[in-house]
Amino acid sequence: MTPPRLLDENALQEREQTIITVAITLIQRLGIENLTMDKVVAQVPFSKGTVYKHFIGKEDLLLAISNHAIKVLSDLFSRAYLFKGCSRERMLLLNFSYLIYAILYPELFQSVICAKSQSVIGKASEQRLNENDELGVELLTAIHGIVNDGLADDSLTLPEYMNVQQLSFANWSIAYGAIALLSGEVESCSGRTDLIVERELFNHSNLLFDGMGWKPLTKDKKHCTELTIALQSLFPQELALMKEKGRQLNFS
Amino acid sequence: MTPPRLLDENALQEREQTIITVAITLIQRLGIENLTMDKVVAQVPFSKGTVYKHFIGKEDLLLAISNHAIKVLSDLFSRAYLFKGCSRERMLLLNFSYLIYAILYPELFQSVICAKSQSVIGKASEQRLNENDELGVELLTAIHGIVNDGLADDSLTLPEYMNVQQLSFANWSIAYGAIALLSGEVESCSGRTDLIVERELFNHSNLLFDGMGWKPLTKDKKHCTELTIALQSLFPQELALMKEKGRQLNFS
DNA sequence: ACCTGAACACCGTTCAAGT
DNA sequence: ACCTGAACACCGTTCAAGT
Repeated sequence: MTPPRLLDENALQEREQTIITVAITLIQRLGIENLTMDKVVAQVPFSKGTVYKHFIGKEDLLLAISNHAIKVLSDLFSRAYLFKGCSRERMLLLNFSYLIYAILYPELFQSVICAKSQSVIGKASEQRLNENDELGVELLTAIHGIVNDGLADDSLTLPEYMNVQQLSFANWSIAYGAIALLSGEVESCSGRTDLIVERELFNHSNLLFDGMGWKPLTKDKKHCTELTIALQSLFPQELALMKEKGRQLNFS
Repeated sequence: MTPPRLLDENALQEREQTIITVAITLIQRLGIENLTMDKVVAQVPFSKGTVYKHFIGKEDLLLAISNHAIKVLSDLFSRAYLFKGCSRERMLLLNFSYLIYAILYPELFQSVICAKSQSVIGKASEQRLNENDELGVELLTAIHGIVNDGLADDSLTLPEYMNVQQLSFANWSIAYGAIALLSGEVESCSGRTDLIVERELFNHSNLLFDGMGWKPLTKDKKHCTELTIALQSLFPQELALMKEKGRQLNFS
């Protein structure tokens, strides 16, 4: 029934993965704005025409990288979701899994943001866009799930005029704000800032949760040492990798 | 003492402004990623070489646009700062002035974000970077000032482990998160989202302020109609412009 | 059927030649 | 002193020619 295929599906997928991996490495080394189809082709054991058989253009490749990035983040999110603890702590862990991802893979974090721009979406293939939608939903369900657990055990109550989706988005949004504004920061270039991303993410999360009345409130319980221990148990490899890069999460 | 100048300073400044204005119009029409020095030169009554006398490169032009954008935002911020009202309401107004700016001038909002990237900063002129720093400080002092007013009249108390700078940043960060994630949204393309940026900005702000214990708390006072009236008095022209574009702020 | 890379249009930047 | 625009290196994309 299927049309004749002279090239097997597996080899094709492998080739595609090679291109994506090479492109990510180039972004790491040169920055996303210096990613070039020429450079990708030069690093890959096949020709320009072949690369363009996999990706209809540069933007399509970018969205493929973004999709790969979301899968990586999704794995971290699901670990936070599955953690045995109270719902508020799990949401805090989820926010920190987002931070770990942004610090460990800045090129992936940036690719996802970049791929959200109209100019990328407008030039990517239908199929890649669909995959992007599905992966986005996957991310949100982890957040959604934790909120629902909080509602179920009464540690959290819906504020007036807000539904589960809005509450979930509020969490995503404040984490995104702090991480996007601070995680790329280079050592306070002009002495300009004493803001440390992990500390501010911790503060913003707790202020928001307190504002929601998500128990236990900060005044009733310090979540700080608990967080350090939980992070170590959930993300041992990731934290070790960060240590190698000379970057440790520091709450003080 | 000053070196001889055959071209007067005024004419030079005017020429520079012309280039910036043309570039902004091009970004509006074509998107920032399609801005081209060739296109700018084509729309301007002088040659490529002359444009490059004003801007050492494309990135320098981009930072000049970003600086212009910050000045526009700064004006809106200072109006919110000067509003006669309680500190919490003024901060809410400041957040909404940020939203109005992002909706009314999406190309400026995007330019500022874009100009924060390492690749732009790395290629801009020293002078333009200094101006950027100064303008950034100007923005933060408005926020800072409102927080200080809140502390002064005891409607706000510093949370443990947070200083004024951190509290100010928390506000900036949550506003940025909501606006960056939602303000560019096109009419929920796949029925995917019921999130309306003005409503969520309102919610997130109130949750954060409540978490800080910034009085009057939401439970003691609805800030919604008050906000609509204050916005109308502070930003009449801007709201009229939005209406022309068919975009009205809608809390419901 | 599949792959290749020369060729084309367009981009950012420079600088010798003009006035 | 100031301006111009041809020229260069590099980019994304295509497609005739090969196997």
